Amino acid sequence: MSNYFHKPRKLSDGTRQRIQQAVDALGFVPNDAARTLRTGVSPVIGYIAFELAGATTPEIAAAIEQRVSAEGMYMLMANDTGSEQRERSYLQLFAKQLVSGVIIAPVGNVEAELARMRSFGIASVLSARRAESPEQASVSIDHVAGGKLAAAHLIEQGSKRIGFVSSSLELKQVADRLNGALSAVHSAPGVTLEVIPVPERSVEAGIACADAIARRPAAQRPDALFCANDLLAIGVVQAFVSSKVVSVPADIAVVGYDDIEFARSTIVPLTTIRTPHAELGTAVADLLFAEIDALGSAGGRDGVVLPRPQIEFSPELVVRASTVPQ
Amino acid sequence: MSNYFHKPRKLSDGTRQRIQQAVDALGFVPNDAARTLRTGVSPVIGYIAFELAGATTPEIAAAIEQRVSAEGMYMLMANDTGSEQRERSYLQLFAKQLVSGVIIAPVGNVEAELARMRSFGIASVLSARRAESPEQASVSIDHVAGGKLAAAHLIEQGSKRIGFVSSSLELKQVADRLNGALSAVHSAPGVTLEVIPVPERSVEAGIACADAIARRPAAQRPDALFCANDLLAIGVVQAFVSSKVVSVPADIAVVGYDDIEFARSTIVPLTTIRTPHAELGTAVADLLFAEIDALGSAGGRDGVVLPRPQIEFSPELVVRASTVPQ
DNA sequence: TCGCGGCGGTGAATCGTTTCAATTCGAGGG
DNA sequence: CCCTCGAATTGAAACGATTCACCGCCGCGA
Repeated sequence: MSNYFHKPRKLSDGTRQRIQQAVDALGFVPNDAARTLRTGVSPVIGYIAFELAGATTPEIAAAIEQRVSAEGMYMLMANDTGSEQRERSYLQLFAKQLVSGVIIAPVGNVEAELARMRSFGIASVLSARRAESPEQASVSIDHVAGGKLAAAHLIEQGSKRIGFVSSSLELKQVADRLNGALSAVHSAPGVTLEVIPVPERSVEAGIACADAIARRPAAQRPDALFCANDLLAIGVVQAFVSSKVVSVPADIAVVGYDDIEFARSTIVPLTTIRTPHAELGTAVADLLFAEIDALGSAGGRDGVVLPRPQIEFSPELVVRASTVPQ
Repeated sequence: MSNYFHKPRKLSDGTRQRIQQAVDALGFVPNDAARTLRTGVSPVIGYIAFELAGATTPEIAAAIEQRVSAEGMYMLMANDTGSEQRERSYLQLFAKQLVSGVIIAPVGNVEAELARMRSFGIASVLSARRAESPEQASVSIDHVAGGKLAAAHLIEQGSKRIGFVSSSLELKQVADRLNGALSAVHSAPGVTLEVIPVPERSVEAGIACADAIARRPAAQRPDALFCANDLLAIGVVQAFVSSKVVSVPADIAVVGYDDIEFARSTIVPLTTIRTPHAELGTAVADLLFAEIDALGSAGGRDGVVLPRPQIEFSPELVVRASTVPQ
C-alpha cells in the first residue's frame, strides 16, 4: 500500500479505493518520525526569536509563515525568553529533529553552532543581525543608517541639543542606532548629543524619563529626543503632553524607532524610523529556501563554501507630528 | 554504546570515556526522529495560538514555556494567522510528529480532532475556550463574568446609557462579554445597552468610532462605553481627549478589556478587565502534564474516559481614571 | 501462437535508536 | 580449583515509512 502515498498515479482506481477505505476505517495517521528517519528531512522550518512580545517579532513571523506555508512546509517557533542557554538548547532540538532549516534572531553568538549544523546539512539564516562569518547567510537592518536618519531629521528641524534615550547599549541593535546618530551629529557643527540612560525600553520608563527632563531648568533641557524604540518615545510624548510644561514638538521634538502600530495613533502621532518587518520576513524566508537548495546541491560535494548573501535593509524615516508642527 | 545515553550508571568509567571521545571526535548528533519512532514519544509540546500579535498571547506563551522547560521538555509554537484551515494542518502536523501534548487556543471548532488525537495517545488542553465535551480538558476565562464586572462598574458609577463597542460577535470570547454586560444591565432598571459595531479591534477603529460618537448630538451619545478590548478603548479615549468635545470620564466613561501593558500608561489611564494571563499559562501547562499522565496510565486500559477538568478563571476589574474622576 | 515489453503491485532492505536477551568476564565462595 | 552468580558488554529485533528491485500479468506485434 505504500504506493498510495508517494506514487498515487501508479495505482489503479480499484486499489486506490480499497486503501482509501482502510485508511479511513482504521483512522490511520502517518508517522512523521519514521518518514524523517528514512528520508532525512522534515517539513518544518524552525524559528527562534527572543522577545516574542516585541512589537516587531509577530509581524516578521507572520511574513515568514506565509512564505513557508506557500512552500508546503511548516514553521515552528521557539521563544527563548532572552536566555542564551535556552536559545542554544532549542537550536540543538531543531538539529536533532533534522528540520530543513533554521531562522534565528539570536541573543548570544550562535554562529559557531550554526556552522556545525550546516556541516551536517541544516541550513540557517541569521535574522536581525549581520553575520560575522561570510559563510553565514543573514538578513539584517542597517541600524546605523536608521540612527543617522533620525538625528539628521532632528538637525534639519533645527535641533541643537539632542538627547538619546536608551537602556542597555550592549544590545548591538541599539548601539548601532547611537553610532548612526553620532555620525550625523559630528557632521553638523554646533549640535551636541547627550546620552540619557533609562532602566528599560518601556512606556513607563519613557514617562519617568520625560518627567525627569521636565524638572530640569528650561535651559538645560535638550530640544530634541531620539528614543531607542517607540515604546520609550510614546511614554515621553505622553508625559510631556500631560505635564503641560513642555510642548511637543515646539519645545522638544521626539523621534521613536520601529514604527509600531501604536506610533501613528498616539495623541501626538510619532515621527519614527520604520524598519520593513514584512519585507524582512519574506526576504529571510526566501533566503532560507535558497540556502537549503545550496546546501542540498553543492554542500555535499566539496568542502568549499562560497560566501553567502548578507542582505541588509535600510530603514526609512516616517515624519509625523512629534517633530514637525502641524 | 547505546548504554552511554540511557543507562550511564551501568557503564564502567573506562568505557564511558572511550565513548565520550568518539562522540566528540565525530561530532555525533543523536537523531530525534529515530528516537521518537522507537519510543513513540517526543519531548515537545505543541502550542497553537491564533493572533500571535495579540497582547495576551506572548505572556501566556512565556508562562507555558517556563513550566514546560522546567519539565525538561520543549514548547514549539505555531501561529495560524486566524486561519481555521492552517490551524488544522498544524494540529495534524503535531499529530504526525507524535508530540507529547498539544495546547490550542483555537479559532474554529477542533474538539473532534482533539478527541481523535487523544484516541491514539496525544493529550491536549483547550486554552482560552471552555470545552464543550466533558472529555476535553480546558482552561478558560469567564468572559461572561468579565462583561458583567465591566457593566456593573459603569452602572455603579451612574452610567445609564452604555455602548458596547466591538467587532465580530462571532468570536465566542467577545459574545460572552456582551452577554455578561447584558445580564448586568437587565438587573439595573433604567439602564440601556447599545451595541456599536466597528470593523476591527484596533486603536484606529476606536478612534473612528469615538469620532462618530462625538459627532452625534450630545443627547444621543452614550454616557459610557465598554470596549471589547483595550486597543479599541485606547483609541476611543485618545480621540475623545483630542477632540475636546467629550471629556473622559465626566461625559463618557470608558472601560477596556485585557489590561494590556499600555492600558496603565495612556494619557488617561484605562479602567479595564484584567485576565490573569500568566496564571492561565501555568494552569494550562500543569493541566496538560496531568492529561499526559492520565492518558499514559489509564487511557490505554479501557475505553471509559472520566470527565476531565475544565478550569475557569475569573477576571478582575482594574479601576483607573477612565471611569473614575481623579 | 509465442515472445517481449511495460505497467501494476509486492516484498524486502534501510534509516538510528531503544530495549531486551544473550554472552562474556571476573570475582567470590564452596 | 571449579562452579555459580552477577555485573558489564555485546548483539539483534523492532518501530514505520520509503525506495528499489523484482515478479506476474496483459496486450501487442511478429
